[in-house]
Amino acid sequence: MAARIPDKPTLDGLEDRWSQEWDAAGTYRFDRTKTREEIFAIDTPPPTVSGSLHVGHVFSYTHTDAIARYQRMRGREIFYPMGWDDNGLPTERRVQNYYGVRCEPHLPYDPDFTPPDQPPKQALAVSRRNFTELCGRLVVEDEQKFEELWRHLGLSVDWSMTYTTIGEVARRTSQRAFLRQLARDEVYKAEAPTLWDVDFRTAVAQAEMEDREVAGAYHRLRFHRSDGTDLVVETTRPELLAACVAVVAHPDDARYQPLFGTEVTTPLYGVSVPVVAHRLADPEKGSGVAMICTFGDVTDVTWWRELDLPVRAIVGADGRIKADPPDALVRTDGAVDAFAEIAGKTVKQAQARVVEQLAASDELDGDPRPIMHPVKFYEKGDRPLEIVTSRQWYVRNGGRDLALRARLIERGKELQWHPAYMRARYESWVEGLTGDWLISRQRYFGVPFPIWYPLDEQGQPRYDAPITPGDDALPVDPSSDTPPGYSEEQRDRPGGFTGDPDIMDTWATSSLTPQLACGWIDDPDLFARTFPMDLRPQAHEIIRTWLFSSVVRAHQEHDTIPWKHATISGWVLDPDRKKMSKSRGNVVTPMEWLEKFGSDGVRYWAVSGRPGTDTAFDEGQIKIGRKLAIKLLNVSKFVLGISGHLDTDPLEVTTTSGLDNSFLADLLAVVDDATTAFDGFDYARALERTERFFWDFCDNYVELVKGRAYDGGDDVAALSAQQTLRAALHTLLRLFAPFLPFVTEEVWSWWQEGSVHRAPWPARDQYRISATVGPDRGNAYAVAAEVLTEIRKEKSSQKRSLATPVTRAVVRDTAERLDALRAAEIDVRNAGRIDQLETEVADALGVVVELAEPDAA
RNA sequence: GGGCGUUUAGCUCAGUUGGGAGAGCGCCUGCCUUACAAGCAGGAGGUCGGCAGUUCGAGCCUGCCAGCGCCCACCA
Repeated sequence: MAARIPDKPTLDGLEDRWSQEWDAAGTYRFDRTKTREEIFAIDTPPPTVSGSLHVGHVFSYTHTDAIARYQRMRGREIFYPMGWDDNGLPTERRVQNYYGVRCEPHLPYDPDFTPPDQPPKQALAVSRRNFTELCGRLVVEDEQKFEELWRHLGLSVDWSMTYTTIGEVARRTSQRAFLRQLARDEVYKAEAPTLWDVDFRTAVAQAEMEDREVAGAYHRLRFHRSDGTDLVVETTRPELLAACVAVVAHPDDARYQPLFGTEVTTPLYGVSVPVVAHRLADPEKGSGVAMICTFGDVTDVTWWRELDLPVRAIVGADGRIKADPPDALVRTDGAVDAFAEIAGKTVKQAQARVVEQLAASDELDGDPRPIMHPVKFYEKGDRPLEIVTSRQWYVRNGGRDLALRARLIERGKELQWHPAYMRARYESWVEGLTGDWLISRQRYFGVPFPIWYPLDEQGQPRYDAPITPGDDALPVDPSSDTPPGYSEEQRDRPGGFTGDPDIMDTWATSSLTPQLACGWIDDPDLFARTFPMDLRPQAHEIIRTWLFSSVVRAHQEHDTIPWKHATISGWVLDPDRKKMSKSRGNVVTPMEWLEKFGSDGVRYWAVSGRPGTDTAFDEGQIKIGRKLAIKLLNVSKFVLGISGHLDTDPLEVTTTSGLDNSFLADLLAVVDDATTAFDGFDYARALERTERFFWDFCDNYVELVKGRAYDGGDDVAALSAQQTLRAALHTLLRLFAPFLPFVTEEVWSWWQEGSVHRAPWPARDQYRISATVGPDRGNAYAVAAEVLTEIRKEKSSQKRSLATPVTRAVVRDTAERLDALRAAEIDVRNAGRIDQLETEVADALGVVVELAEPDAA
């Protein structure tokens, strides 16, 4: 076909135009008739729909898209659905702020409720169902905005295949998977001390916990021995003194060995507590003796459990000191009055009061000593976690089972990690697990546990005899649905039933994204064609959550790993190399950049970041990407201007020039390099190779053959250059297509049928190159380019135009290289404007140039 | 405390069988040249974090040390 080349090629408007064309043509539509071997299935991270996408999303999703486009061009059918993570706490928080409401689960549903236009100052209390309806409404709006951005960025997703993590299918999938785990005894409900966020009033999992350095202080408390002397204990949490159940020292600590087995009394309250020995007590720390409270930190839980100590809890689920003192205080004179002064206070207020009390009773040894120390926080929380005893659901994940833990580490080895060293993070996490996976949350917008409990005659739930729904009843909401064999009138009545009030944590659903995306429960045919999947792309910070939990679920449900490969992306750092985040206030809105520099430019920046590496946000790199895209337009216009009239196969080339031969050999070497890099998921390397070759092509090959390609006097020589240019363009467009989908598609449309994104990836066997010249002249192209550079250098140093004619040039070089140069002589003379070209054999390259005199005018 | 990564030009980074120290940006000097002035050509600029070792030869391999970043850890 004849090429149709715009007079003034431009990047403007390519995003809208081509995303519409691709949609209309179904370019990225998934063909589900393909077999498992033909399909490449990607388990894309469902972005959290709780506001806006940031530049970090653009970064990592572009990496995956480049891989998807490469695999598609290699002939794989790409299964690449997009999910929306609209489940859970981030959505709840957003709904609370957006509409000015809060959830009160005991309120009845109001079918006529409409949120106020402006969020009221005082949050409006609404029922759980009204609340979750608002959540559902808001996420739909957000999801549309997200899709718009992704399309603008050029993600080659099949937009008819989206899923959500709170939708009907997700709830049914989560509940079914949970019930199957229950039947296999992989989940259980237990009452235990639990990490607890006092603001969200929910339990949290080990994986959602993080350490933060905060200010604290060591307080030296005087406990009292029976002989009247003091035992000084250092603590950062004096407010928990009333919860103290023992003091502990290391068994080998000679200072305290005489005390083991004796009792001491606590300051303020005078409660007797035993002195016990445990290996975790550190003789180096403080006075070498610690107080054990129920519960100040996770070490307290270990001591409490292993030393079989009583519970004396004083912190409630709201983070305040409970109103009633523990029994041990009630039995001790004066203790109740001392406790009454902190009852109802927050732990911070209580600490201040307890310190005053201790000072007044002269039981505080010296002033508190300020320190900075790590304290555990919920990653989304603002106040330190407390430890509260509660009844929760747990998934067995190897935290308490060494055989399972070893098996899951083996699963990690079955998975191919890119980069490979990221597996170490998985292993160190699994090896450091301290308990099973806590999946229940005392929240509202999430998948409910599909469980009811019978109530005994006293109205107490029988947790040992849960009632489960049949598969065909799913999804259920036990707070409004009635269990089989009961009537709704029996809800919360003695002898009746009660629904499990909790919802599943968002990771309990997200850990099933392969099952959700591949149609595990509704579409066995699709599931067989897509699962286990090929690729899980994700960020390194959620290896311990998303990746690990997905491996656990696939291991339990399917006895396999969920994917063959995992690509782990780094973070986007701001130019000061801090992680970009909203709290730092340095987030760039992606749409601004996409519109300012074009999607291809932004994509170029993203795929310049090597796999797994944190990359600084860099406007300069985006501009370079934009320049590259513009260069592609211009050089394509030029190449097709010369060769667009040809009607032969672009990959069929008959060369009459050693220069063309050696250039094509270089081109195919780049194809090999890019292919190898992409097969190893190293998109950045594939791009770097292609880009370097492309600029060399523009600067040297095009300049060298320009004259010959235009010269109609020698048809065969001109044709050789024209065909070579055309083959190079055809190849380069395909090599760049995964990175710069818009500009490559634009140029492709000037002269090719169909989409470049469905064209086959370049490979040697596609080319038919026949040479009519004699023996291969090896590096003719490289030598010619070097000589041309010398000529340019001379003109530049004499401050003359590159168009200045060279009256005489003498090239000195080795005989071998001069031989290669002869194969390209005509091109070097054209490009350098050389009248007379002579050669002399020498040890290395050297060029003597005589320039024409400047015009007298 | 354990582990992983990283350190190459002013900046961002390539450098994969051990032999030439490179690219882009920035800076300087020039140039309208049969696509591209949003362009093109040329130039300056680096004891490749430090020390030791292996080798004919080390940016690359080995050991130790240091800075930076991250992951993990029972941090009273």
